[in-house]
Amino acid sequence: MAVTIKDVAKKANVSTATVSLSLKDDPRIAKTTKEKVVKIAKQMNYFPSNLGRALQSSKSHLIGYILSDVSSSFFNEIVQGIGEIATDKGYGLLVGITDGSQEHETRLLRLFNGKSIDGLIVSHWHPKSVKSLLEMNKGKTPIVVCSNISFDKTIPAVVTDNHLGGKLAIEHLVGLGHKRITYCFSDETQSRYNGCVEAAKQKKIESPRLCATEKDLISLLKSNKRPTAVVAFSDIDAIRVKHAAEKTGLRIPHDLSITGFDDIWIASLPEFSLTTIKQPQREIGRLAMELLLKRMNGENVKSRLVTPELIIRKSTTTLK
Amino acid sequence: MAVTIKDVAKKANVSTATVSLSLKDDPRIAKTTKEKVVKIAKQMNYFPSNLGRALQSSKSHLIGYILSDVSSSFFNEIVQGIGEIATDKGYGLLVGITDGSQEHETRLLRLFNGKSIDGLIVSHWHPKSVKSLLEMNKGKTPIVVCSNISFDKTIPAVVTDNHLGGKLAIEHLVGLGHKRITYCFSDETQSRYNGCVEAAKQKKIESPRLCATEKDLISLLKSNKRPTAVVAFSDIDAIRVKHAAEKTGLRIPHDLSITGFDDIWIASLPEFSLTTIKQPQREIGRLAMELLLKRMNGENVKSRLVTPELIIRKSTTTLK
DNA sequence: CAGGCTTATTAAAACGTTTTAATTATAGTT
DNA sequence: AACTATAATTAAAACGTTTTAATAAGCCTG
Repeated sequence: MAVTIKDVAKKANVSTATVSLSLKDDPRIAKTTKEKVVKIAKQMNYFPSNLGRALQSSKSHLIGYILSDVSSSFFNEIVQGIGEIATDKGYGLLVGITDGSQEHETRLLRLFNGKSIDGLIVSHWHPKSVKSLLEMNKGKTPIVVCSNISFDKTIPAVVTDNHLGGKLAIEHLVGLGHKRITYCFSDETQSRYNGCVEAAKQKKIESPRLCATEKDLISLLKSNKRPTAVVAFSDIDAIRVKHAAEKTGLRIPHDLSITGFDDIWIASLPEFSLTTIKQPQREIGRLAMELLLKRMNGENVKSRLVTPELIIRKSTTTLK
Repeated sequence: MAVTIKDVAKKANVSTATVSLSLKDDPRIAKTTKEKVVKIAKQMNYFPSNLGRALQSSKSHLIGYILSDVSSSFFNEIVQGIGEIATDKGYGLLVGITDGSQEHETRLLRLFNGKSIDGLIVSHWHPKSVKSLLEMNKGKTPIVVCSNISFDKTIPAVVTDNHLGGKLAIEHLVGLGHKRITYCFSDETQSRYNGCVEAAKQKKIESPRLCATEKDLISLLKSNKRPTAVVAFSDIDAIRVKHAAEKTGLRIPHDLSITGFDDIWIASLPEFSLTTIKQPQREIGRLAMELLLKRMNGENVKSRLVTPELIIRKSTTTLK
C-alpha cells in the first residue's frame, strides 16, 4: 500500500539501514548518499510508519486523555490546550469520554493500554480505577491529573489554586460590604470552600454557610436572616442560584450579589454578567501536557497550582 | 516490560501460534489446551499489544477526527457520539483540533497518516487540504464528513436536513402571523436560507431578506418597515440578534420573534428560552462513526440527512 | 606492500503479533 | 501391523522500523 523504507532502499540502491540513518541525518553516513536518499524519499513521498517505529522503540507517540461526560465548554478548552502541545511535539491525542461508570472507564483504560500509549492525562476517574492507574504509572505510562486534585500523592496534578479562588471571592464581597454569605452548592474537594472560610475569618465576618440544594437555598433566602451574597462553586451553579433567587422575587445584584467560578463564555453575556473567578483553562491543558512530556522524559515533576483571577462584572454590587 | 505472547507461550509450554489461536477460540486447537492457555494468559494478565497486531494486519484500530477550534458545546456533543461508538467497537479516537490554518491542518493530517489511522471523520477542512483528503480516501483510509456538507461527491456526509430546518422555522413563524422576516447572519452553504425562501414562497409571504451584520440589523430594525421576526442561523446568532434588538429598545418576543438553530444547552435557559430548530448532535456523531465503520468494512454508503425538530419556547409569539 | 586506521555501508536481529503451510501425534481401517 | 485419514500443534515468515555489530573499502605509514 503505502511506500515503505524497503521501497526507498531499493530505488536508491542502498540498504534500509542507510535510508533510516540518512533520514535522521546521522553523521556516520556520507553526505552525498544522504542527499541522494533524502531526495528519493521525498520524491517517493515516503513517511516512516509509526507502527513499525513504535514497535521497535516501544514508544507509540500516542497519549491518552480521559474525561467524563461534560457538556460544558470548560473541558473543551482544556482539550484544546492539551492538543496544541501534543500535536506540536508530534504526539497523537487519544481522547476517551466516559459516562462516569466504571465499566466504561475500565474499557477505556484497556483500550488505551492496548494502544500502548506513552502517557496519560486524566481529568476524571472512578475510585475503582485508582489501582490500575497507579500500576500504569509505576510501569511505563506516566500520568498527570488535569484540573482536579490528584488521587495519589505520587501523581502530579495541574489545578487552579481553588483555595485562593475562594478567598478572592470572599474578599471581593467583603470589600463591597457583605457580611452574611452563603456558599452554593457542592464542593467535593472543599478547597474553594475552605478558602472562603479562611478569608472570612481574616476579614472577621461569620463563616459562610454551605447550602447544598436549590430548595435549601430558597428557604434560606426567604428567612429573615437571609444572606446578602452567594459564592457559587461554578458559573453554572451561579446561574442556578440566580434562577432560585429570582423565583423568590429577589433581584440580582440589588437584593443578592452572586459570584461564579470558571469564567465560561456565557458568564460574560449581558443576561448574566457574572462576577467570577476565572480559571485559565487552555493554559491548564497546555501545562498538563508539558508536565506529562517531562515525566515521559524521566524528569521528576511537581504538581502545579495555577493562579485564578477575579473578574468583576455586574452580578455583585455594594451592600445598601 | 509488559508480558508478551512469548512469555505466555513459554509458561504454557506451547508455541506462540497456539497462544494466539487459543485466545481467539480457534476450532483447530484442542479444547483442553485452549483452556489451559486462556487460564495462564489471564493469570499473567496478558493483553495482546495493538502495536504488534496493527503491524501484522496493517490495521491500527485508530480513527481520526478533525475539527476546528470550537468553543461552543455543539461539537462537544458530536465528539461524544463518535467516541461512544468508537470505544464500543474497540477503536481509539484520535482527535485533532485545528485553528483553521492550513499549516496546522497539514501537520495534523501528517500526524494522522503516520499513526496509520484506519478511517477519518472531518467536521472542518481547509480548501487546500482537499487534495490530500481525497488521496487518503482513494487509498486505504475512508473518510466521512460530519455535520458539514461534503467537499466532494465521493465522500459521504452526515448532516442535518438544513433545508427542512429553514422551512420549519418559517412555517412556525408564518403560523404565528408573521409576514416580514429577516435571516441573520451568515449561512455559507445557504441551505438553511434556501429552505426559508422555499417555505416563504409556499406560504406566499415575501422572501426573507438576508442580513449579515449586527449593524445592518440594527438599522433595519429602526426602519419603518422593520421585520417582525428573525430566523437566526444558529442559537449563538439568535442571541446576537436578541442583543441587537434590545439595544434598539425592542422587546423579545413582543416586538420581535426570534428562532435559533441547534438547540445548544443555553437555549433552554429562561434568560433566552429560545424557540429553535434542534439538531440531534450526539446522534449525528454516532451516525458518522457508524458510516465510517461500514466504509472501513468495504461497504458502499450514502450520505445521510438527519431530521431536525422544531422546539417552541418563548422567543417567538403571535403577531399582534 | 603488509598491517593498521578510518570511513562508509550493510546484514541481521529485534520489537509483538498473526497466519500459512508443514509436521507430528492420534485414532481408525483393513 | 501397516496404512490412511484426521486432529493438534508448531516453525517460520511477514508486517515496517531501528540499531548493533560486522564487513568492506579506502587511505596511511613505516
